[in-house]
Amino acid sequence: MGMVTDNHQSIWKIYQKLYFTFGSQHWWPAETPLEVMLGAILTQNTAWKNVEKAISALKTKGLLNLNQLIRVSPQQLAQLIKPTGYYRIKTQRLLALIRWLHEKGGIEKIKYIPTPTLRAALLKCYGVGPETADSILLYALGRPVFVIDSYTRRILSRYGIIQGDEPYEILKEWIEKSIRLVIGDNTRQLVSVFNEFHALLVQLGKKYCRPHPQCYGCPLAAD
DNA sequence: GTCCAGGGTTCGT
DNA sequence: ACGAACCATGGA
Repeated sequence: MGMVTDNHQSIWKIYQKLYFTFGSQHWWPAETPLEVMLGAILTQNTAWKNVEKAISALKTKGLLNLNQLIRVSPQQLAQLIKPTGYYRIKTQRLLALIRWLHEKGGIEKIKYIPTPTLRAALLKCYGVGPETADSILLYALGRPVFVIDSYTRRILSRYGIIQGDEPYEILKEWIEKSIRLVIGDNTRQLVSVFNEFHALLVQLGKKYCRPHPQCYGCPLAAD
């Protein structure tokens, strides 16, 4: 009903077309899971180019590890992440996530927490909403969850696959189910496809699916 | 100058 | 449950 199509196959067709058009996106561009987690906060409503500046500044200061981050001053942190905008509130969000991770005993410990439990725990962290939580679960921790963002809504609604205003969880589970119906329940394959698909939608969105669109040359337009 | 970027929280209704 | 205001820098 809410979805325009009862055919989950259309999601897979879009994924395939994007993958064969743009190729592998090699997400997330980070060296460690911790770096992904910090980046997930820093990129909220922010161009990735600005996040790179902040990550680079943190790296230069030797702060890209939990032992240093747990004792960094909010003032220094705010100074270093300034290029990402919202730097005061993002400082609080980073500190909340850092403290949570430290209390849990670090990345090596949370590896063993089941995905639903972990997702609920992440969502309780100040500044971590559904998209940030799912980005962390997928790109930092390799869990088979799909990330919904504004590009996903814009692109899929513009092509009539969805209405666009569905609640986050509804869209997430519908797309996860669509992919599972095609490729099955193998976790490694699901993670691989969810990883590429979200990155490809962002790539397409940046190039061809702007808020006020012209969409010239969009590879999905030929259908 | 205006609009947007790899969102989330808070506070009205 | 939904909408609007708010956060703030940098590039097009």
